Amino acid sequence: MSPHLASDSLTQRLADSGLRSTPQREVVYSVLLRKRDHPTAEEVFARVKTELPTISLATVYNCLETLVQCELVRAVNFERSPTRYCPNLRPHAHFHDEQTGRTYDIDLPPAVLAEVNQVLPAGFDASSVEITFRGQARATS
Amino acid sequence: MSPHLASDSLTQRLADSGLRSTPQREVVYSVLLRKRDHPTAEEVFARVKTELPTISLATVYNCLETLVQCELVRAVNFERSPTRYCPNLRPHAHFHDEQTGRTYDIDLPPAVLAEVNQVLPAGFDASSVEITFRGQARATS
DNA sequence: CGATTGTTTGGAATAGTTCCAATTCCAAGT
DNA sequence: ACTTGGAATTGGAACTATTCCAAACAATCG
Ligand SMILES: [Mn+2]
Ligand SMILES: [Mn+2]
Ligand SMILES: [Zn+2]
Ligand SMILES: [Zn+2]
Repeated sequence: MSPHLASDSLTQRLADSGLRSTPQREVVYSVLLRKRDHPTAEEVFARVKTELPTISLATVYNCLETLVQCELVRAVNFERSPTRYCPNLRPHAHFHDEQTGRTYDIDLPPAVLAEVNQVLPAGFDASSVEITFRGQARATS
Repeated sequence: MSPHLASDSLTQRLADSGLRSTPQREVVYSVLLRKRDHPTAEEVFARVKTELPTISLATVYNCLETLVQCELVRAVNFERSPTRYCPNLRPHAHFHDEQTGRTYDIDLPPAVLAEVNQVLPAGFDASSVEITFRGQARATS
């Protein structure tokens, strides 16, 4: 029988880091993949509880941190509001709609990324860039 | 006699917002202008205390918020670490050195800013963009 | 002046997250 | 199968940055 891909790549990534695949980790990850709306830890907690009613918030935080460290999930911060979690691994920026609070992924073409890195003077060696827009989005998707 | 410019523009800006110029606000602002190393509220508090030994941390937070609202100062967030404050009003990105924790201003040419805004699909109306680099900086300044 | 409104202050409260010690789970090794 | 050592989970306490609050203080106005 062929299990679905996501859970396999999860098991693989965890193994690569010497970590175990657990029901908690699997459900936390699947919840992120299922609804890609950049939920907070509390929101993930609420969603996971429908499948694992006894999971604790501490475990959700643990799992999310693990997923971030395995580079399966990105932690996204807006100002000082609660951290949000994003399973989109392509290079992308975030657009935060100030009215609705919704967060949108904005694909970043390599050319733009290269251009942005050009602004760094000699001596600055960037390992990552983060681009965040704030404004108003007309409801499309 | 001609007072120095900074405190004047501060008084002006505050007045524009219907706010008063106070010793606390002036010293908080002057401390930010004097050492532009993106201090946290606690660091500002420590610096201001040498001039106003009885100022409270709550007041520092109040003053900083006021300055941000008057658009004389930018609040800078890096992940979930304490908010830092920056009196540089030109469009610029931030470079966070992961080793030293230091934050550098990186000037953003209008052309790059325009290019970055190009990535937004129709329907996304951005009021601001924030660009943050993380990496290692060779000590220059 | 007295009244009004804005500002500061210290301390309490809040929120998001992390820490901790106790339990539970699991994978080998016997 | 049974032990056992490490990994993972759990509930609750602790922590930290920030905000809230009510009282004191200060400036401005009539
Ligand atoms: Mn918002
Ligand atoms: Mn750092
Ligand atoms: Zn995203
Ligand atoms: Zn800056």
